[in-house]
Amino acid sequence: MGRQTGMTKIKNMEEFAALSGISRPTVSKYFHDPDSVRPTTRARIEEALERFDYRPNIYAVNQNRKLTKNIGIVVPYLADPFFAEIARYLEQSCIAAGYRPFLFSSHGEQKLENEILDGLQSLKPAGVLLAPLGRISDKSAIEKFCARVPTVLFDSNLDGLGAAFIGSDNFSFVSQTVEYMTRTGEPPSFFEMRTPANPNANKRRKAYVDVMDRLGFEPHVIKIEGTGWAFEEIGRKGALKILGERKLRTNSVLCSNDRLAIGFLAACFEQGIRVGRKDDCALRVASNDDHPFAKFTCPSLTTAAHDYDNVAARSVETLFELIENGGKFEKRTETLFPARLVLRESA
Amino acid sequence: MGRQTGMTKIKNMEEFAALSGISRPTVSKYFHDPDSVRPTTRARIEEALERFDYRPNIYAVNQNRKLTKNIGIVVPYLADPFFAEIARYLEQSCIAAGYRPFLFSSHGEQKLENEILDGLQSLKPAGVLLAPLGRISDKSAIEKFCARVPTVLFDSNLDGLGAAFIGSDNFSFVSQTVEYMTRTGEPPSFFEMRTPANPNANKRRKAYVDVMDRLGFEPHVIKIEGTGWAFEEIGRKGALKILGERKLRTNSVLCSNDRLAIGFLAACFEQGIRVGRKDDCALRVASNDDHPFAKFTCPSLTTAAHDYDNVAARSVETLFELIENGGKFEKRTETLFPARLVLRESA
DNA sequence: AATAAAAATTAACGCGCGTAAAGTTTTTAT
DNA sequence: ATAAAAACTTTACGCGCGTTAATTTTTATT
Repeated sequence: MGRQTGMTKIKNMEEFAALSGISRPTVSKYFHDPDSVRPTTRARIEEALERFDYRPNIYAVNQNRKLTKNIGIVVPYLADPFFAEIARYLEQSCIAAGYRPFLFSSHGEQKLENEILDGLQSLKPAGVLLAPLGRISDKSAIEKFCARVPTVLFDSNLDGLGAAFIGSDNFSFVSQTVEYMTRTGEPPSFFEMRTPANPNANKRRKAYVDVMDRLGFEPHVIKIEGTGWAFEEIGRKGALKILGERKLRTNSVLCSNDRLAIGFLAACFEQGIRVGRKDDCALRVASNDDHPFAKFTCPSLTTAAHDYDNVAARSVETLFELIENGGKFEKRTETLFPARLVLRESA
Repeated sequence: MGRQTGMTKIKNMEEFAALSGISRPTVSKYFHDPDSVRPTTRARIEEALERFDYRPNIYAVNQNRKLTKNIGIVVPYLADPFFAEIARYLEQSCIAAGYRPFLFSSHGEQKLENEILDGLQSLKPAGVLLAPLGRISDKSAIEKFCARVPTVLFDSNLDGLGAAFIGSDNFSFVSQTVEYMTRTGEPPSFFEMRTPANPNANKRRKAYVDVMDRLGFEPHVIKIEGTGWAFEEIGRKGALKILGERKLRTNSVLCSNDRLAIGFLAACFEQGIRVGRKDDCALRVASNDDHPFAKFTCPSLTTAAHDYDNVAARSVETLFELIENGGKFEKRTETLFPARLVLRESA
């Protein structure tokens, strides 16, 4: 006979307390913070825990605690591996800090984003990490939500919303890629969607124009049609169009983001246009984000990488500070992390 | 003055009932099933609902209901867009049926899978949709979990575990791709990981050998090294190795799954090997899954597509049946959906 | 209008746990 | 050894809602 785990089914804390020989209030205290009880009693409780496999009913717990240990994580589009990666990090950090993360994806739809925030309220989370959809977000809905729940925005900034924002410094992305391409060849054209879903896209375009001006080159922005979150296909179609019309003024293209670039490279391949920094190539393509698949495009994609780890780490840190601070900061802060240029074959 | 939403803050159902002029038990009944009360009272409640924006405390509700309206969705690896897509469908179906889905990713780690199942128990979900890690899953942990929570397995089958399994028919995948490649050129070699994480991989290899035998060709299985879930990189490294050693016996390769194929194509591109069905190509590569990015590889990937929609739809249907049936089926069923061949440029 | 059936009301208990107050025991410090 | 502090036990109430039983009101039927 090994251990008795699961053999005896314990109904509630009362029963477990009796079996462990400790009073219920003390057991309750233990579950709230194991270090708040005497080491000897802690040992006795944990011994009983080994034998009887009991865990407090979280519904009863959360009903009575003023603050739950729940944390909501909301991302705009989980089918994008970029967000899946960030979400993984955020989840782990929350768990490590003793919280219980709940992950949601808006799947690119405003209606869903609103519904998620609505549902999140009844979860009474201690805090929420929100990467909003961006342009199509319902600002007033998010504002109302933030007024009720301590919220830290990440990835996409929305003016004044949330207690803080953590993201990447779009200027750093674009300046590095533009400078690199200029230094090693022709200055790039900028390839983007006409109506980008994400505010980062606008900042990147502005940064591109700025940097080109500063370097004394004329900016050339190529805006392609398409809406939604199927960026690869939008990029591919857009690239086929401009390649067909020979609208490119230079042999260098900087894509607003990697998913567009993936489509762009697919289009080039279809058209038999060689992309890369070698002499026999007709075009150089760089991009921004360092998407998990950027290493496997053909050719592999030169891109400016997000500081994933720092953005994620700082986001949870900030949220925990916010929670400890009672859900309010004196003033809203914005933290931006610079990019890291990743040189591969495409430029 | 528009509506008063949010102006008055209601503490509990007692208070809301008073304000709406209906007794609390009736209001409670309404929230359990709006059709269970008289249309006139329903109207009065919903009228009050518009004015006061009250919603029952889910913790108090779940504590007292024998069955919650929660549903757990667990996938092995959310950074794989394939699972993100399925998860989206599953989530939507659950919501449409009045349930509240909670999404979790095991991120390729057994420890995490176990922790998720552990945490899920205290959520007391009405049911769980589980796509297990596969080979590295802790079978006994999953078995224990299934004994306590109504669970439907999908994507990866584990012998006898869960009340039912819904997945794809691996034989259908491989037979279609092999037959197509054979019909239009040389019979393919089979490219896979030596120790695949997923049981589907084993079934695909067996199917390959079967089909080749049946067609009168000698099977040729190429097993590459590598562990974990970074399939693209594993595929790339493996491809570089066999291409370097010229181990290919034919000009046709069938990859076990699309993520390996993405790596394979990247390796071919690096080596300057032209892939495709055209005359000037040295190699044809096909695969299985129809990964969301398969359309954007260079060249685009010929592959056998999962019947996403049916697998997802049947999974939730089955889970709802299971829940209505009290959490037990007389016998475990396995439902397999056939693949659909998607012809693109790579083969 | 009388009567049966359906629906709502009132009253009350229970769920499992947080938490506070008052008293008791154990530990630590002097 | 003794006092003070810390930790524990007992007792008791409250959280917001599900649920049941007995009663009253409303609706449908004849």
